[in-house]
Amino acid sequence: MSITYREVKADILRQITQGTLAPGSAMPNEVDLAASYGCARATVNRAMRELADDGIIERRRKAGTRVRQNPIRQVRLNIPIVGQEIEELGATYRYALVHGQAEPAPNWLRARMALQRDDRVLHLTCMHYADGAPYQHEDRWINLSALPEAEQHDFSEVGPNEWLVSTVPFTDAQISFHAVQADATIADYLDCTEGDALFQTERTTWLEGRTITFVQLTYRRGHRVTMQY
Amino acid sequence: MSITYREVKADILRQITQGTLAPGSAMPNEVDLAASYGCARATVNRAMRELADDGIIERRRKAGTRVRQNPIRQVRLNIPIVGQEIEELGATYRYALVHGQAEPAPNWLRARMALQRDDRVLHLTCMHYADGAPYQHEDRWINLSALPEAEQHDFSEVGPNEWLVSTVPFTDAQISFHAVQADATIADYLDCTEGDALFQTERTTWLEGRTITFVQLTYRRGHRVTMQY
DNA sequence: TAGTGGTCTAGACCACGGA
DNA sequence: CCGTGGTCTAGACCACTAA
Repeated sequence: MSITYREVKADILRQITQGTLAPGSAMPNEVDLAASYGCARATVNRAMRELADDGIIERRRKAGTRVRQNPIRQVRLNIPIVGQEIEELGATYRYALVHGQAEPAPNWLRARMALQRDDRVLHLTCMHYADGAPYQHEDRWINLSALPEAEQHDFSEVGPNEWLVSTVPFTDAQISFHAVQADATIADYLDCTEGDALFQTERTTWLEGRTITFVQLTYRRGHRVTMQY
Repeated sequence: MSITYREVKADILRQITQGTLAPGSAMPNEVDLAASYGCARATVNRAMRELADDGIIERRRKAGTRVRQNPIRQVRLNIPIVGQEIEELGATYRYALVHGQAEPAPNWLRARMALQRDDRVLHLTCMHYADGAPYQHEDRWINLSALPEAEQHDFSEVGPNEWLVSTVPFTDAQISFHAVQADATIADYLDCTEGDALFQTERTTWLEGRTITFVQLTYRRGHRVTMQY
């Protein structure tokens, strides 16, 4: 065995970072590269395919492969379960159910979750603590038409997120991040001052086209989401 | 050709979502799967490898393959160039350099960028507008020891981000998201009220171990970052 | 229409790591 | 030890698309 796909990939990447292969320039085709590296085309193909997945190069049939002008900058962001997130900080996790009630969906939520007129939802409010201090406020709505068993479930010990993850094994989701000002209620829950800037995540989750749940997660003051690439 | 790796992947995914393959359960090995699908092992391998990359299954040599207990939830987040981001909204982009000056690095920045005591930095303040309205405030520091040519460059027409992307082709970076309260200066730039909650991104960028640049991007009120998975 | 990447195959050897 | 996934090979056919 002469050379691995990892070595080919690393070598090409080196040429790009060192400027030997300039942004926008065309690269040799796979057959030629395989010949020059002395390996099979499949090996070159895998290296190139991964570089394309990473957004470094751009491939089109017939047109060939080019170094991207502006490498696509993308990050893999892990969406942690809050309990695990807190324990990874080395803190003790505590969960509390503040409020839970089945009710008709309010109008703004019907629009947001694309619900029918008479759909009912389970509204849960929870708090998550790290070493006894407020960490995250969770405001969640579960579509009872899609997930009727939620109404019978007891959320006083295990949070709805954990329960949903183990009950609905795989889903699509839309996530958004933004900043909100703490109102009096949230400030009280998160032990901060009314008007403080807080980081908030919203997530809507679908299973095969049906909206399962919508959640607003508001974090304690100063929370950061961090990524590398 | 009997079956594609995409079909194998889709079929396995279907079995997981429908509960035929329960979380934590072991899967057949590649040879057996290939036999049952009537395809080559390489085809099954590619399907399984992608599922593993997606965080759906877990593979270990000798131990075999299992369905993950809690599928890793991860998103690919695109980091757009602000001009492109604004034009994708269908708005007209305008850039303005507010301030630019080379100066000794202040202490907090030296710590943040891991600079030497006498390193100098180029401090740039810029504004990005969408249809004439403030969109993003950019506060950037460039390490002149690592990138001396920045000092001679004219940033009055092209923003530092665009220039950096085309000048320093590939880098490592750390990104963080959080919420800040607008101070008087930022409120003025972004045409909002002092105390408003604003979404802020911080990014530090390295090239082969050397810190290149640190930037704080503060967005207009109500900005959201959205992702799917 | 022809060149390029996309994919499958059958077979092989190897590295890892549980038993 | 030895079963499992990881990878490479040489060859083949195909799908897409720029010219």
